[in-house]
Amino acid sequence: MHNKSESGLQSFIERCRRYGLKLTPQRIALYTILDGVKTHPTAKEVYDEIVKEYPHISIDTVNRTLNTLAEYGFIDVVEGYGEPKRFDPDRESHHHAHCIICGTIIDFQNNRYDELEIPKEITRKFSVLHKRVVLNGICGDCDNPRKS
Amino acid sequence: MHNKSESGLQSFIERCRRYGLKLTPQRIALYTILDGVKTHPTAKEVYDEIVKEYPHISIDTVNRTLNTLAEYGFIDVVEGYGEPKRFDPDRESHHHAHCIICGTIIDFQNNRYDELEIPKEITRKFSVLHKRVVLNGICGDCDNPRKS
DNA sequence: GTGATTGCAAACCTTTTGCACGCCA
DNA sequence: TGGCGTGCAAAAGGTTTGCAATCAC
Repeated sequence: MHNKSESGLQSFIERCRRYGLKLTPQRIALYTILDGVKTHPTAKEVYDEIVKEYPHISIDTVNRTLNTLAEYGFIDVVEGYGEPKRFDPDRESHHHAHCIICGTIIDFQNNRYDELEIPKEITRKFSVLHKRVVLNGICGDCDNPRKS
Repeated sequence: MHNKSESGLQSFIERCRRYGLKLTPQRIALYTILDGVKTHPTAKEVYDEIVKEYPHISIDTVNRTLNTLAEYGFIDVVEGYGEPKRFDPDRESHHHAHCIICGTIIDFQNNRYDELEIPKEITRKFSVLHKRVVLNGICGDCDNPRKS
C-alpha cells in the first residue's frame, strides 16, 4: 500500500506548503518517524524515538507538532480511556480492539464495518466525519494464564 | 426502562454485598447521583453535584469510587480524546457521536449496530466484552454559524 | 475487632502556556 | 524582514498514592 519513501515525504511537504505550515527539521523528523507506523504511540514514545536521531528536540515540540499534525489531518488522535493521549499515523479506515488489561490496541480492517450506514436521526443533527467500531476486551497475551 | 427508585438502589446494595464492597454513605450518595444519568460526567462534575448534598466528601473519594464502580462494572469509562476521563452510568448498549468542537457526546441506540458480528480474525485472539460504534464529527450547535 | 474506606496532603505525570531567540519563507 | 516555530521554564490540570483516623461489617 503505502511505502516509507520519498513519495510520502513529498506529499507531506506539498501539503504543508498548501496549508502554510513551515517545514522545520523537527516536523520533517517527526513525519519520518511516524510514516508507516502501525501502532498508536504516545507523545512520550514518539519523543523517545525521535531524540535518538535528533537529540536537541524537546518534548514540548513533539507535543505541539503532534497536535498540529492532528489538527491538519495528517494523523489521528485515537480514542482512549484516561491514559495518555495516543496518536495514529494510519489514516486508512480501520477499527480498534482495546485490551482492558494491558491497553494494547489491535487494528483491524472490516468492509462490513466500513459500509455501516449512519442512522438518519444522527445525520439530521450531526455531520459525521469519521466512523469506527471500537471493541473492548482481553487480548491473547493477557488471557494467557502463563503471563501474569 | 430504568427508574430512579429503590429498586435500583436495592440491586446496587445487593451487588455491593455480593462483591464484598462496603456500603458507605459516600458510595450510596454517588450511586444516587449517577442513577438515571444519561450524560457522561467527569469526576469533577460528579463531585460538584455531590457536594451539594454531601459537603464533606472529597474529590479523591469521588475519583476512587468512580474507579471502583467502573472496575466492578456498575458504570463504564467512555472513550475520549485526551480530555479528562468521562464516566457513563448507562450500561445499556448504545453508541456514541463525539463532537470534535465542543466535546459533547450524543448517545444513540441502533439495533443494526448492536447486532454487528465480530470478525473471526478477532475472536480468535481477543475476547470481546463490549462493542460500540463511535462517530466523530460536528454537532448541530457547533455547526450553527450563529454560535461562535 | 479488624480490615476496608475516607479525607487530607503530597506526589506524579502529562499537557499547555508565556516568552525570548532563531529560523523558514 | 516578518512572523511562525522552537526550547526552556513554569503553570496548570487531573489522577494517584501514602498515611492516620474512622467506619462498616
